[in-house]
Amino acid sequence: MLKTTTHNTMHNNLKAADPTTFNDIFTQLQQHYGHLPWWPADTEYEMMVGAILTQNTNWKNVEKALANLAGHLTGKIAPQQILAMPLDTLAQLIRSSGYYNQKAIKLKALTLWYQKYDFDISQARCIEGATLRIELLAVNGIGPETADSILVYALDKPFFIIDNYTRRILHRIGFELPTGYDKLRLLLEQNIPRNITTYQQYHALLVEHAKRYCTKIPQCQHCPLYCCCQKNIE
DNA sequence: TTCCCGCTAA
DNA sequence: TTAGCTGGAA
Repeated sequence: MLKTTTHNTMHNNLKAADPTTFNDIFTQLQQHYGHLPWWPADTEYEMMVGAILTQNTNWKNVEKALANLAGHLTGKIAPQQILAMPLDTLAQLIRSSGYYNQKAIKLKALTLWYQKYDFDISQARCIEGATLRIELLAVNGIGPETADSILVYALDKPFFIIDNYTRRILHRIGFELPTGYDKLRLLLEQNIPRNITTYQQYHALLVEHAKRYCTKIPQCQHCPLYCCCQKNIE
């Protein structure tokens, strides 16, 4: 006879994080979506620019902004040109990404940080991940999610990216999630093998899944995680 | 009207 | 803890 502990009842049968479950989720998503070509960008610098532009913004609008920038700069988006450009001009070019005045300032700040490494990604990659993370967080306009995105997709440093999608999916599946960005990040990093390829792909899968099935109003019918999910919907 | 791969300032 | 930042698509 199974006994339900009062502890379980009080916490609505929430799951504890464990490596096997996270591995299962990864496998299921991987089988469904296959390998995803993330992050979409021609250069590491463009990746970082995209990370700023997509803050609380639909990626489609970011693509337009990136295309505008590339057009104005006749080709590839170079950090030197971003620094040289007047703030207003930059702001107008990225208008479609929203918060354009703020983001223009943020792009300048990001680029000034990058200049420290001569705009050379291989130089930046020589620095330890934890150090780079502190540096990025000190840049105006770069918070934890943007920092970790840059670390994972441009600098090849393994930090688990936490975004709304990650929280939404894991919450619905039924995990007890700590409040606070770093608490959840550390929890996942302790339960998922810390290698860069896995972290790149895992985050990509979560985002894709949140857009296809685990949307604001979830489409559970043909969800690849249907069986292991408690459908813990508000 | 709501929702987008958030962050800062206060 | 939350107002403010902002355009574009659904």
